[in-house]
Amino acid sequence: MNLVNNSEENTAELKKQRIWQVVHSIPEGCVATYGQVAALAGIPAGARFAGTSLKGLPKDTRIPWHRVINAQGKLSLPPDSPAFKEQLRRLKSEGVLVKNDKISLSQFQWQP
DNA sequence: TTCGTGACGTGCA
DNA sequence: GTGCACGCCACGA
Repeated sequence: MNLVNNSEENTAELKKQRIWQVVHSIPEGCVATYGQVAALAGIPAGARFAGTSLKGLPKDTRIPWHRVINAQGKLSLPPDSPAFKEQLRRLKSEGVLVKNDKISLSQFQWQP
């Protein structure tokens, strides 16, 4: 199990770092979906993992996690959580239009 | 080792 | 336009 385990650990950590790297490259004023971030990180069906990885970020991180939303154009955080309000505030301050708790992906989605 | 869970996506009624 | 069911991946108990 040693050889495989060692390899898998590196892969899992690598995926996580790739996700953070992709999120870090999202330009100001744009947003990306979890699925999009996961796909760019090399995980075609890893949308859920993208969210899990962002959850593990330290709160003082420089990675713009607030630019990541779900495919419906909505925020996937509980509306009463501080992170939700923070994400909404940062998006608005960057010029992203949030209408009815919804973001127009056709207008603001990042296209690499 | 196995099972349940989670900041999701897609297809279909 | 909306809600439901199933699939994918990694992690913790």
